[in-house]
Amino acid sequence: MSLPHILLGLLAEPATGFELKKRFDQTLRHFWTAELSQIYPALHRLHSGGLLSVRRQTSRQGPERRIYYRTPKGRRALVAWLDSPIEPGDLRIGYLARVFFAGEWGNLSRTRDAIARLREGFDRELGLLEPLGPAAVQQAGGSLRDLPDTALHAYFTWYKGLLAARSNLAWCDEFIAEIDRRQTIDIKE
Amino acid sequence: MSLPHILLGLLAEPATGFELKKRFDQTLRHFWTAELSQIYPALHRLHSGGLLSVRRQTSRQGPERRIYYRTPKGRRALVAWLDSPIEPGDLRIGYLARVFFAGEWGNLSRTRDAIARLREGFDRELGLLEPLGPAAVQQAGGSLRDLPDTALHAYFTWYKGLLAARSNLAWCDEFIAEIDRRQTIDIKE
DNA sequence: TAACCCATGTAAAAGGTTACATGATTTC
DNA sequence: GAAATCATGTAACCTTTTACATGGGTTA
Repeated sequence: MSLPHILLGLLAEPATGFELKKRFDQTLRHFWTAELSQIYPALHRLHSGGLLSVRRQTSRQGPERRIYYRTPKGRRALVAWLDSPIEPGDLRIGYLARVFFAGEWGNLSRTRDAIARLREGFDRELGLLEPLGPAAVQQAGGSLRDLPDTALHAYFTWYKGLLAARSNLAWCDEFIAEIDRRQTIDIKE
Repeated sequence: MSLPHILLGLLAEPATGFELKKRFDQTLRHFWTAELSQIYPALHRLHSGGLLSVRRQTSRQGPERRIYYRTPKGRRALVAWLDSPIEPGDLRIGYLARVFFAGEWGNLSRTRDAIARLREGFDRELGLLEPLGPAAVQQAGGSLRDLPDTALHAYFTWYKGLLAARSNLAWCDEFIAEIDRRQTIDIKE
């Protein structure tokens, strides 16, 4: 049950559901996503449980905005979540499931194309992620040491994504190199 | 909709639901998991769709075993899945969500403990994963080049997990080192 | 004799995606 | 005038987890 807690975390700064969605897409995308259709009901539940309060505001554009504020009870729930034991947890990585069975193609050049395509995706992800960390560090003073302790957590979360993205690309490159080596040998023989 | 396709993939070798569960836990655990309560109904659906056939076998132990075989139609469905475009896909990484908000603790030593605990988990995962790749290579002849093309896919899937596990550990170490650096400075000042 | 492995399932609940519904304002 | 952005939500569906139900055989 992470989504409600993530919302409580994000609401250190009050926000509307719509704004929270943007924070998912911009900042958390490399480790969590959520749709508006999931966020709105979750906010309602947190509100009716007393973990959030709301202030309504008319907006120039579309319906009334609902700005959510974390209550003291909400903050306590967040900290209780942080206090519970942390574990690596299970992953579901769809592309690896497919690579695992790609031998069924019976043809390495098919695999090569798939990995090359995957690499493009990883490269796009790296492109989106890469500037975020340095931007935060620059704002703090230019060096990792200048980051306040609170921001250090966001920084290392970002850095995890960066290491993953680099590792993804390196893996694609090694895989493609091995396929090319095999295919070159095939042609020679 | 990956689970049914993964089952079709695993059923290159006929198996019971119970055996398939073991394959998830032993071989696929670093990129996919499934519970028996999900596997059994999925097998029923694949069977009634004609993608699998069944042979019943009495077992010494407990109820009748149901051995599932992939039909030609099942194999076609698997290949169609492989043919569809591959993408990185979204991840949900619960521990990163928590690290992201761990600044709320207001205390780096709490974070240090959490990361140290996480590191233990990553280390256990590495321990489980590490021997699998070399075992497969050894069986094939001792070198990556000896692996048949089909086994290469499983090998690189394993290798992806290995890179991830190593990267996880390196990240924990860097994070802990930075916390220690900050805490040493705090004491000095 | 207790714990564990074999072996099958169903049911309820939780978590998440996709589609639908509405409609104003701003930017190209 | 079309597309994007702001802004809220509901409904149906799919996926996954947790709990329940059953029961024989093997190992310490």
